[in-house]
Parts: sequence; C-alpha cells; structure tokens
Amino acid sequence: LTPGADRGPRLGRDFFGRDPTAVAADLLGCTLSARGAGGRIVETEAYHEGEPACHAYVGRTERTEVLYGPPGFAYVYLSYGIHQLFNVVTGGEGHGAAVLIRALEPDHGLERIRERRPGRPERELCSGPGRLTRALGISAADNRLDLCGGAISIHARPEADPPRALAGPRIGISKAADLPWRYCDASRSEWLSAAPG
DNA sequence: GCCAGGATCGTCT
DNA sequence: GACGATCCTGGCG
Repeated sequence: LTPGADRGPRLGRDFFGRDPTAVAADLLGCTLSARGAGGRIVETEAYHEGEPACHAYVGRTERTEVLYGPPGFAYVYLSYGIHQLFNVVTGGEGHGAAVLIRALEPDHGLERIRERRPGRPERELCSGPGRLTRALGISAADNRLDLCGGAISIHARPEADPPRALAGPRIGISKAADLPWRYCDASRSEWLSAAPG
C-alpha cells in the first residue's frame, strides 16, 4: 500500500471524450475516489459499440442510452444478478463506448473499505470489478452520475509514479475475445484481478 | 492450492 | 425464458 496524498486534479470532460482504448490506457495510475474511499486504478478494459462484447452493440435502449450520452458519466450495471460493475462513459456524444474499471490499489479510506469487506485480505479488497464497487459502496444508484462533478471522482495520476502499461485480452467475455483491450499497470501486479497478458 | 459449481436478477428475444 | 464485462464456497489432497 502506498500513501494516497499525491493525487492530481480532478479529470474533466476532455479527458473522457476520446477513444475508449486511449482513456483505458491513460486511466492507469489515476485515482478513483468515492465518498472518502478509493485508490490507484491498476486495471481497465475498453468497450466500443462496434464490437459485440459491448452493451452498446445492440443500439440505443433505455439501459444503453447513457453509453451514447456525453463522456465522463458513470455506467453502473448488475452482473450475474449479484455484482455491480462500474464503467466510465467515453467518446463523443452519440458514440456508445465505455471503460470498465477492474481493479484498484486501495490507498485512502481503508477503514471504510474494511468495514464493507470484513475479514478480507488486503489483496482481495479491490482486485476485481465486483469487489471494488462493493469496497467503495458504488451501486446502481450511481448509474448516470457525472464523474466530473458528482460524489464519485477520478483524479490525474502523479508524474512521479507512472504506470507500466501492458495490454492483453479482456476477461470473462465470449465475443470479440481476441481484442487486446484490457490494460494493466505492471508496476502494481499484486493488485490486479488476474495476471497481465 | 486448485477446480467445479452455484448464487441471483435486469435486460432483451 | 435465456443469458451474462463475477465472486465465493466447499471438496479434495
């Protein structure tokens, strides 16, 4: 665990309004903070309307509408009936794209996190997309929240501690499984949900 | 330590 | 009515 004091300014709309692969790579090393708890982003995945693993692939529905909206908003959905998964909407308005946050190195609000995940070893607090939402108290109530102004924020990474980015195939999908759109910070391998590559 | 299986429900066909 | 962008538990050795 590293101290969490060195966090940059809150990321703005321009950061998110780019290709999901660029945003996914650049989110490594940034800090995700939700209501007083959070940590360094160490694992992300990009999704784009043009490939079938993306929820936006089916077009605009009530569920996917947020993906087609302006960048910098949260897309939170229920996976397997149990787990909340947290995504950031990317790209320009009218394009359906997002980045899934898959793992954090927790670095602030540890007491709150441990309260939400009692009895868990440090490594398992935030090492997985369902785990980190539980750790930070993120739920479907946060769907469509503005990350550039709301109770969940993302902050620029410190220049002094850059990530070592590695790209590989995404996890847990059956379609478009060949695209290397999962990004890991290899300088934080112990906090990942799975080995890079 | 590894692996197999079950939990659980919103969304779309 | 089927299917997940997952996680946890229990059995085995």
